[in-house]
Amino acid sequence: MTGGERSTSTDVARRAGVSRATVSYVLNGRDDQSIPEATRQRVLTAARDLGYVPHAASRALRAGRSPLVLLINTGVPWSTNVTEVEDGLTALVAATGRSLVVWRRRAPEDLAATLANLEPCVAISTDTLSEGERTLLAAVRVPLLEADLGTPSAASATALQVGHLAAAGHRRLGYLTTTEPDLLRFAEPRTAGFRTACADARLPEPAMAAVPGGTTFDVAAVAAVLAAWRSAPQPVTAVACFNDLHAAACLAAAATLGLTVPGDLAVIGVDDDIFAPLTQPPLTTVHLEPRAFVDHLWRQARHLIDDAPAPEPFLARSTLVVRASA
Amino acid sequence: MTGGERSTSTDVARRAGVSRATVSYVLNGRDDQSIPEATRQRVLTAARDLGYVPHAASRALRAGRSPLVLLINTGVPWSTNVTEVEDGLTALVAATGRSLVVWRRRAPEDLAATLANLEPCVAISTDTLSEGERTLLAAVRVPLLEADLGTPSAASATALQVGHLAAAGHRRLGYLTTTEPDLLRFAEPRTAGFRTACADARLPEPAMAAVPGGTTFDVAAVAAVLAAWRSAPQPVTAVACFNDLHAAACLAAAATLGLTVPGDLAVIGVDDDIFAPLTQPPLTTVHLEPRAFVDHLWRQARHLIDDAPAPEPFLARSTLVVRASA
DNA sequence: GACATCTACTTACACGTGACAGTAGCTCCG
DNA sequence: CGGAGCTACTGTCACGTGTAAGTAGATGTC
Repeated sequence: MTGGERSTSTDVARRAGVSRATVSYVLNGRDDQSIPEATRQRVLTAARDLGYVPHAASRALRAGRSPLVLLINTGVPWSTNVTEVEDGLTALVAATGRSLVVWRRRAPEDLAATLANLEPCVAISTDTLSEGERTLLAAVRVPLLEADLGTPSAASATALQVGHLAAAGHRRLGYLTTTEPDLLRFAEPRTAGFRTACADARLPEPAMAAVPGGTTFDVAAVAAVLAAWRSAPQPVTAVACFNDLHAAACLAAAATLGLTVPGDLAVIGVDDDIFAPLTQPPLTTVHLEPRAFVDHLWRQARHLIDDAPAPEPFLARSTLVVRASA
Repeated sequence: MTGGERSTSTDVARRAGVSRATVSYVLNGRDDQSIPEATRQRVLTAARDLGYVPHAASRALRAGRSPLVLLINTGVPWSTNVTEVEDGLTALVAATGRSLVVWRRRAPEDLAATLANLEPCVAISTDTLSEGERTLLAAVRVPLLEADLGTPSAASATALQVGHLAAAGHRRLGYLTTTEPDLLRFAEPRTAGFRTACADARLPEPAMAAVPGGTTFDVAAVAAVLAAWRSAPQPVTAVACFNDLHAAACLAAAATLGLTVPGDLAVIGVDDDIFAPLTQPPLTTVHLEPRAFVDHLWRQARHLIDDAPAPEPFLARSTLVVRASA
């Protein structure tokens, strides 16, 4: 087991004194073959002694499809939610005997090379793929699941933001979102959801602003937005933000303007990111529940792989985390 | 190309009117075979027309080893550095025609199932693996690279912290680290490095404290530590932290004690995390340069795969990012 | 005793690829 | 005009697996 080449099912067969087919039947637990317990044990111990692990490539070739699920990620530095999604999906995929692997997509043209190296049974993308990538996946007959992480949670999250601010008596709200192109698929549904929630709550038209902010923030730009909102005829008294990073920038900007939070200005985020309890004041935010979403995602994927029934449409639930900033 | 099964090299051969061997020679660009340009083009266009992509499993089976590099990650929610490491490694691996895939390891016993699904040419783990996992990898002849992300950068990062604080006139320093078991392999070399740096700078023995803090922080506990340090005979005037999250907790704790930063207490972190510019005051920290480290990591991996020369020992460089907290 | 049925296997094939070894047909040299 | 050497290919094998089809021997039935 230590030296030389890795052992194959032929080695196991030789050691157990049976044919390779018998080994295969035992190891795959086929119950339509009659195999006496003594033989079964001989095969099992031989396999254990040799440290036998079936060859992944051979199995995939024989089976005609691989047991790998490819999760295509962009390199956008996300919140802790990504980790939760990946963890949850890893567990669900593993429960079906498959394995989830994450691939970081740097450019659209990288997919071809990766597909020649690794052919998954399904690809799940959290990003929108290019037309070329879609035809490529179609050519190798890999079903694609384009997962919209944003929309399902947008309505629930923004409703909680507006509900909390309105309950505290705020009437004139501001919404601070991002201009970052990579984040637009999250930002747009939230912006729309926020508008709807304000209308539903019979609030006046909210003030809207977008600032650059994916990895770095221009606090001065945020401060300029806040200053304008404060000097308006009907001053904004509460700001809802696209995510916790924007909310943190908002807190920093408020501090430079000498505004107290939440006294002069209430601030609320989305994500319940890891640093949210550590801001000053601690950030009131919305915690997205990825668990249910991941569940739905995997059900969609199984619909594509196994002809499992298509899941019902899905609406995420979120929970409000009240700290001190709003 | 649209309907039915995916196309194989046999389909390409038939369409181009040559044998499968010729197709293979053309597509793999073998220059020891003499193939006239006309034939070459016929094969190439046939392949393009059919959207031919070689079957990954077959290639791996034939080649005897797979073109996949497995990066084994724990689920610890890390800093943006992880993203940078993954991105950099993805690019380097892709440049050799291989693909990097990331696998989230939830429990040590999960590796067996994954190895039966996917057999990489090398496994890179950012975590310490169990004995069982090591023997498993040995059994399938997959070389393992246990990457220590912590030690190479520890000396450089802590030296920068101490150097900056000492240059500002601080003599009595505190070090705030974590008790989180998953982070200990990063924390321990930094703690040691900090002690050494203090001694090298001829500073008095620093005050050391560890608080729980991986995903959640107990700001009150940090405040208790700070209060004790401040009321000591020789009060601590500057705190270096294990990472930026601990530094943020430190800022929050200082605020609850009514301490001004950096006036009463200077605070410095490590990581240059995404929220670091947004704390109040903006956080002075150490930016780790993962680029060089990733380079070294991949060189080590190639030494294991291709018998490339072993790289020289490596010491990370870091840079100080001076903002306002120290 | 002929025949069917059952157990406990084994033999043989296919998956798609890469590459070694062969070979038909042509050219060129002496 | 024989054969050496070249070009432009092709036939065939092996990688390790899962499984359908086959089969030797034992047992049971009439």
